[in-house]
Amino acid sequence: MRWSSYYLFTTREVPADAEVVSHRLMVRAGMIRKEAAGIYSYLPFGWRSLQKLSAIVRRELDAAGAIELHMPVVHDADLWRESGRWRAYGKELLRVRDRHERDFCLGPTHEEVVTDIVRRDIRSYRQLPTNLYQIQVKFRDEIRPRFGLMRGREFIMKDAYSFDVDEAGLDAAYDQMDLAYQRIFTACQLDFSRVEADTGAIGGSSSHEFMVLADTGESQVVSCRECGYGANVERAETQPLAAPAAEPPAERQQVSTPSCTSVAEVAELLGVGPERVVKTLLYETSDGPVAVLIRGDREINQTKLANHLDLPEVALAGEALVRSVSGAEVGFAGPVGLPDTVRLIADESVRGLTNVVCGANVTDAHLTGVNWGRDVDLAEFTDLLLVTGGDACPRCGSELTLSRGIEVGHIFKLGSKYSEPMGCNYTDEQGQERPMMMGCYGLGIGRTIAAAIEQNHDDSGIIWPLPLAPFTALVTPLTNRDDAVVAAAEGVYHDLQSHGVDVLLDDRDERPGVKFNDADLVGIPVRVVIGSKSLADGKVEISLRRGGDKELVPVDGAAERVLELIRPPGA
RNA sequence: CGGGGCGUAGCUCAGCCUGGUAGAGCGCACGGUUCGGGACCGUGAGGCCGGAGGUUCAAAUCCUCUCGCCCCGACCA
Repeated sequence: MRWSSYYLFTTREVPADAEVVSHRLMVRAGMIRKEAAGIYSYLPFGWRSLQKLSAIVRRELDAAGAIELHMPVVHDADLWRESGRWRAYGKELLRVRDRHERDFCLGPTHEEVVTDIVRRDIRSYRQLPTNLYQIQVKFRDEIRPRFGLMRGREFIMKDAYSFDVDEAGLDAAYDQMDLAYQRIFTACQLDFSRVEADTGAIGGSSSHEFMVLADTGESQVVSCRECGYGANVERAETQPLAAPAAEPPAERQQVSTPSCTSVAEVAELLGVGPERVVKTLLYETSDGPVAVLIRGDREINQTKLANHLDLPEVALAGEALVRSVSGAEVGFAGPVGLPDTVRLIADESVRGLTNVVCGANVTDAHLTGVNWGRDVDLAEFTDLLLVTGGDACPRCGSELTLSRGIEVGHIFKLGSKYSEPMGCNYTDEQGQERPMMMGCYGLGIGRTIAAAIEQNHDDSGIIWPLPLAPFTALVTPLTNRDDAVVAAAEGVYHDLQSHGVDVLLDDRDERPGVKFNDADLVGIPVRVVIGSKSLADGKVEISLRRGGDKELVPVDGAAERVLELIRPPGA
């Protein structure tokens, strides 16, 4: 491709609305253009990168036995009514009407459609298992799209759906997809982590997320260097916390703690460690108020709480509710003397504590010397702890590290969640009709590209991992006025093309500085620079975008050297 | 949905408080000088000041309403 006739326009100015580096660089490098909030055009240069990733995804999924198809963007509402999600999905589902006033929606995911397809075609266990996938546009009317391709409303996703006769089959399909995902992200040369994920409302027995590690990631994960355990913090567990030494029960006393609404303030005023203070947090749920106890130095994991209560979500109670339930201002609630209507749940971290400090349900007062059993009956203990860096690995006890990640893939075991209500059944060997066991497997194509840039850039621009680079090599003649330079550049360009290399020739009539800066910005991995000076010695300059030194090679050997540099290791 | 901010040239922004001739830099076009890390000089094109209503002799500027966009919290690939 010749840059002078290609559609690639870089900008020096940083777009005002781009916050994160991948977004800024993608806009500056002419990869994407925003059309509306969370909706982008993929410009030719960016589209090439998505195509490179799509090809890798197809290769690995095909190898894993999945079969590509393509489903519609617009879905008949009746299908969604069948699964129950027409009501349940909420505002994220963009609903539209056609000219006959018939309801449709833009597909945010395709369980309904794929289940409808499969239930019509597959009747017998002999036709199973199967695994269908597509790479396609999704639409989710996100509350807050942001960060360019990282969280769009319209985005490109690979989604796969497996259908099996039983749990064992599902397990096998799941493991295969798991492996395929690991191969995909490895092939992309991304630093990723596979972690246990919360299954939440979807339920099911297992779920894993694939995280590209980056500081700008919106998800937090903990991982263990020793044994390889990794989990989204929503899901993460740890070993029981070391409890402070038990003491003989002391007398319960109410003490004055004016304006001390935080654990730190109370602990300091009373001269005790925060692990001897117990926080009481009040939540407002559709089933009424819930009080949750947790050790003062730790935080509650709201996802675990919601799962425990079997609710889609929970929210901290507002000030008014806190006052009416506890009888005190926010900051002084405690378990002693709460109304019976409040469900009291304790995190495991408070189980062995003695002589604790907690709110007195009186403004500006706390209780000391509180003991379970004598002062309060705690019947409901469960794990609600938000795990953090430094906690002990639940498997091996080593220290966990906390890091941020971008969720680029998520795999689920769905079981019969969709097959049952939608009647996606098959006949087994005994002639019995049974629901198929399903799994679903998502991979964000655009988001993975954004994540790759988050992980691979410097102050000057993108540093593409070779497999995702829009072009593999860039040939840059430094001037168009020296015939020898132009001829040499054309020669290298054609050599590389004839070897099937994706090569871009910067034949624009620009000054060298402009070409160098653009080259850094667009980040093509291998660069061949041809200038009058080195060419006088019959040499051209080859360098890698990723920090490599320049090397001078004879013009004739330039293409060969480039081929060496891009050859995958071991090939 | 709550909280904060912004809509002026293709892009990044000034002007608005205190109403009176539409501005800069970059980019673009033309001419000249330059040519190994975003050159310089000159000339020029380019605007319904997001939209609607109002106040006023006069509105980018003041008021009301709207639409869009961005950032911070609950969702997800």
